[in-house]
Amino acid sequence: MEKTRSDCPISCSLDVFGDKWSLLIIRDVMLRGKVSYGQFLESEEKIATNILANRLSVLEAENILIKRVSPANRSKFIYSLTPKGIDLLPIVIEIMDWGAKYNANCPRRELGQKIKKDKAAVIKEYYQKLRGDAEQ
Amino acid sequence: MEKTRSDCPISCSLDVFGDKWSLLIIRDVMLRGKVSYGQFLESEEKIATNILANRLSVLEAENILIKRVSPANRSKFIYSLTPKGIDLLPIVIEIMDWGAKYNANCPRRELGQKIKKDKAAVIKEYYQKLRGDAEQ
DNA sequence: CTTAGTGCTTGCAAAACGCAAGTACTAAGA
DNA sequence: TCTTAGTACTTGCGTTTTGCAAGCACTAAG
Repeated sequence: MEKTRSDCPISCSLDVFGDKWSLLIIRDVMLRGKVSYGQFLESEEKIATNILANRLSVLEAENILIKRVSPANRSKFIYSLTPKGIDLLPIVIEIMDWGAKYNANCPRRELGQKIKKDKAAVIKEYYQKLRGDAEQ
Repeated sequence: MEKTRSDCPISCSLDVFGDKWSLLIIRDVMLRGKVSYGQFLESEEKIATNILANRLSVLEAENILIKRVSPANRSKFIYSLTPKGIDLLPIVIEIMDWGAKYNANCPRRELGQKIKKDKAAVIKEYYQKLRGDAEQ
């Protein structure tokens, strides 16, 4: 078990995903349908391979992601969100909304516009979608 | 200006507060009424003085915090949230709720219970309070 | 039995962090 | 005026984390 800095829930959360990369991996799984190591590497932020491997193992150990062998290709792994991981959805959406609001160079695309218009509806929609996927 | 990794609003947000300390300082100002360097140092997570000084300067440069000389004591500085900083409230509340839900060692105290019961009401209440303070 | 795809691990230099100590400015008391 | 206390940092230095390039291991297909 790893050490926590305090019993504050914010501090404990940041002990898990308080870095520049973990939530980007979550974003890729949650909003972009990415599922494999190779797909995460393709993202425009260009995460290093050792950092990616480390973060995936931490997120798996924290029961935020599950790693399974791909049914289609036995040399491939598939990562998916657990219920605990799915519950990060409101955090991801709020961070996205704040970032779009205060960065002129972050244009709101389709999802960003929907969030601005009706955040609760977006969260509800993605919850249903992600929980549906999780039943597989 | 500092370099951003991409034009994704989540990535841009994490470029600003994606570390283990920044949001704890925001928490202290936002939820605990802390306003000074010395008060931030007292928090149970024990931030190092150089890290605190660095994060305060970053948050000030990002227009999330404002630093002013204390009217009561000219050798003391007072930090307060800007409107941009106040808009981090939903993120902080969502992180707090997630952390409390999934950490057995993070008991929900008064605020945590209120969030569980009616998150929207808590956010509304703190928005009013923080915006009221900001008018001073 | 070689080649491609996929998912890592390793080595090493650079950056960030964490701790202890020191500095600078203001204020108040003797 | 000299000292002491309070507040807010800054500096030095050893440790940890990150970032980049390269290499390795396993599976599948030709």
